[in-house]
Amino acid sequence: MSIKYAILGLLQSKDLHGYRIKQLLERDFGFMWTANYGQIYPSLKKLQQDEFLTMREIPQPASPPRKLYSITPKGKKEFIDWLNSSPEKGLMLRDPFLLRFPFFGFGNTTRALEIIDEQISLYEGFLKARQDNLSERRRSGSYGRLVAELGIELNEVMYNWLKHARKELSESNLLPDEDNCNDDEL
Amino acid sequence: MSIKYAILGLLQSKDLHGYRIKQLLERDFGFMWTANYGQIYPSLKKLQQDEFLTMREIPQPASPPRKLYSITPKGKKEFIDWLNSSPEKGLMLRDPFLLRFPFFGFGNTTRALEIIDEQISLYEGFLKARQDNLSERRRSGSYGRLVAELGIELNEVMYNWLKHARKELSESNLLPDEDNCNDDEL
DNA sequence: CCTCTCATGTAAGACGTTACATGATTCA
DNA sequence: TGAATCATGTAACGTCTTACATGAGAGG
Repeated sequence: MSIKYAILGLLQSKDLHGYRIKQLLERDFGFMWTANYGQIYPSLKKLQQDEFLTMREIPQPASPPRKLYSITPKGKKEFIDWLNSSPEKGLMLRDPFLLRFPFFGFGNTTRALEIIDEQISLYEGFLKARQDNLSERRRSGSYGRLVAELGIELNEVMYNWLKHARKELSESNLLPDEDNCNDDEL
Repeated sequence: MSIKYAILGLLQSKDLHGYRIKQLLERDFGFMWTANYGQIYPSLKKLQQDEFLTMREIPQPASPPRKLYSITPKGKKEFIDWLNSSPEKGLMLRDPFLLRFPFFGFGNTTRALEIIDEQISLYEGFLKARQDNLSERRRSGSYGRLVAELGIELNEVMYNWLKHARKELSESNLLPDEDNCNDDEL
């Protein structure tokens, strides 16, 4: 469970409701984490049951009442303990496109180029969104901002690599493989 | 399901058994995917039931017989259809450390520096392993190699960023936040 | 009129991880 | 003696995604 600590972390500085938590997670962790209501609402309920959070309802004119959650001392302790623990090994870059790319030699090059082009404009969009997001941040010396900067750098590397890969492919530097998977004998 | 297509892809060029599939997945997709037996063996069984694969047993002197899987024409079709389809939006960089970093302002700086140092040597190790892996690859014009190169570049960016983040922290350019999470009002 | 945003949630299923169980061989 | 490698798997548990359901108000 890690959404648990993301929630506790966000609640350190401010009381929040589920909908808002999702927005913040998307803004601040969006390039590494996706949050959906199917996780957030049950997590909040569970966190409340475990007495890490308390909840109060704020009536709203045109929507269901907001459920504002506050972190308890017990919750703060849980969070700080986690913060001081060693993170698990980690790093996992999951991009369905990258899973596919190594196999492009088995398919047709024209289609592969199309897919790469889709990907290039996707990442172009991501990059723009991230740069906008960064320029909106006020505090320059914050931890969150540093992570956002990393996100942009990683995005740029991906983008440049895509362009490079496209070039290699269109110049036929990549062999259509009927057996390109370098296997040392078993 | 994506392990499904990774398996079908590997079986394009060669018949393989589960254990070997895990090795190859780790070598070629390790930085984006982790495969474990709990997924691989059931997947192979299911793929066989769906007639995408056939299996034959090869007796082994000192271990259970290998179950060698071959892709069927039906499996090839399934794979090529997937290859030509558009990949889902994607990109997700999951690193438990990065989830934690934005919150370091709530904890203690000394401990944060320790954790960053652990992370630096982790990534140092990853980088070395990847470079070794790359230099062992024969074919230079292959798709897989390009992806491996991307992996190294991304690793380097992470590594340099960690060093930079460490420096910022140790020079106290990062404020200990009691309220650093930039929230526009809700 | 239709779609978007705000705001709550649930249920089913897909996917992934961890720990266990077996057992011979090789290497330190 | 102990650990690693080869080789198979299962069961339980956790996590995550997808689709659904509700309903008011704002803006094109």
